[in-house]
Amino acid sequence: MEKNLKKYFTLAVSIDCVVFGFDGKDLKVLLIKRGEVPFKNFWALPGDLMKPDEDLNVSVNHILKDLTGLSDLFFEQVETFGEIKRHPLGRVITTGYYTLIKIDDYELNPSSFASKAKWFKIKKINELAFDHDKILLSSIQKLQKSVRIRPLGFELLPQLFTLTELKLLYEAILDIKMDTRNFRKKILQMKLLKETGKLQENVSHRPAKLFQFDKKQYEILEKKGFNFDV
Amino acid sequence: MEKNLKKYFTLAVSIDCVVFGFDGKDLKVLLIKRGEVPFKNFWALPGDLMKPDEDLNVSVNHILKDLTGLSDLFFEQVETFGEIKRHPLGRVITTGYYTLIKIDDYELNPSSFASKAKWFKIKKINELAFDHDKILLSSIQKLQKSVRIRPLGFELLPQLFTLTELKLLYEAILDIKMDTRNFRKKILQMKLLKETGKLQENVSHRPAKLFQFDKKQYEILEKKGFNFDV
DNA sequence: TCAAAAGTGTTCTGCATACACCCATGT
DNA sequence: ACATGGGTGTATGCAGAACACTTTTGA
Repeated sequence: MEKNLKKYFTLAVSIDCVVFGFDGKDLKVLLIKRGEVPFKNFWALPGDLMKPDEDLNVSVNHILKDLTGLSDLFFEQVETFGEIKRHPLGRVITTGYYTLIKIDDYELNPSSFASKAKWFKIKKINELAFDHDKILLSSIQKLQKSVRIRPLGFELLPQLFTLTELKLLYEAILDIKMDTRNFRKKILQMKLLKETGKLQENVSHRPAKLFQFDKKQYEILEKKGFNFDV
Repeated sequence: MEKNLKKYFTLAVSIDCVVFGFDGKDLKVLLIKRGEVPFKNFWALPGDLMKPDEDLNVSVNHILKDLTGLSDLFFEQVETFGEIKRHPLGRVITTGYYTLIKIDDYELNPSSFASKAKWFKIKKINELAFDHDKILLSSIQKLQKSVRIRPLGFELLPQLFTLTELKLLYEAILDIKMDTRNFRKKILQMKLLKETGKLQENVSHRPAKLFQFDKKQYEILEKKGFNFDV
């Protein structure tokens, strides 16, 4: 490499992950308590420096797996943050990603890191390490946009779910209230849900029908120019 | 810095700009012919390595000004590309930005670089240097989304414009045909345009009324939760 | 008088919204 | 029997989509 180029090759790139989950009531994000300086004992998004020999969009999988055990997830790139002083140890540019997981799957398989990781309601998060508050905010905004265009929400629900659960999820993501009848009407006429014939059990009220997302049907509709608009 | 961290601080970050313009008929992008290897004599997006002591979002202004003389522009960050081999000279992560300019202003003030820079119709671009085709595609898609949410299009038109010009612009950006009467109706009822009382001159047909964008009115409507949907 | 683009209204359809009561189950 | 959430239909208004002719100007 030419000598006058060398001064440019002195940066590090990191990746920060916003892992969204839904517990049936609130939209949550997985945070990790930092054990090291800087920002020791602060809660932070799971993230790390990217290895220089890894592809950016691939590295995000490795980093999240190392930190949390979660693997094989779909990530959406959100935004890249490059303020000069955002990292105390040097010049680090960071790219934020978000992913959506079924929170129950995660709770059933806690990995060794679990003591340091915790789900937080998004409404109750503040004062994260570094500029992670900004990354989180940007991720929420992007999720809110995306969820109106593609049926992403189902990634956050168990395989079988009720229409009420689905409505609560959209209300939590979009931070709005929806009308029950209008919501049910709109969702059902999209023909994206399959009735399973099963019912809720062990509830002290009329049990709700359990539905599942019909992915094949979605792919058919998508090809026809279908637009998912909740 | 600890020694085991040093191996991470070996990357460079670059910035690539998609400068959109509109000539009254086609959506165009400003490209520069590379004089140096790699990709010598290829057309490329204006871009350069970021200086390690500059903020990412600030650096984009400096880089575009150095290359084209264009300054004081608004940039929207698009996406960051980090494939391992995307740059032949080393590990370079690049962040793409787009901006919108009034093409006439630019043509009236060519800077010294002009011989190497040229506007290309977006439909006719292919085989750019590096992964710039991907950056361009991603930028177009982001522009198409944004232009339906905020009244960005006016950045591409002269101060005074006709409704036909505005319609042609949206048709070019969105790559669709629109109905004249419905378009005029919808735009005018938004109350975002001011009639200037002036008319087109030197046209061999009925001259059209000239309008201008009413920015103050937009800010008032925006606060009320107005959504610009063309 | 011709060519070329500007400008104008109505109808239809579908979707968003608002709104209140009965149903099925467990305790 | 009561408490709890599940489940249902209708009426209204608004906005998008389709569609054809007259007007104004310069050449």
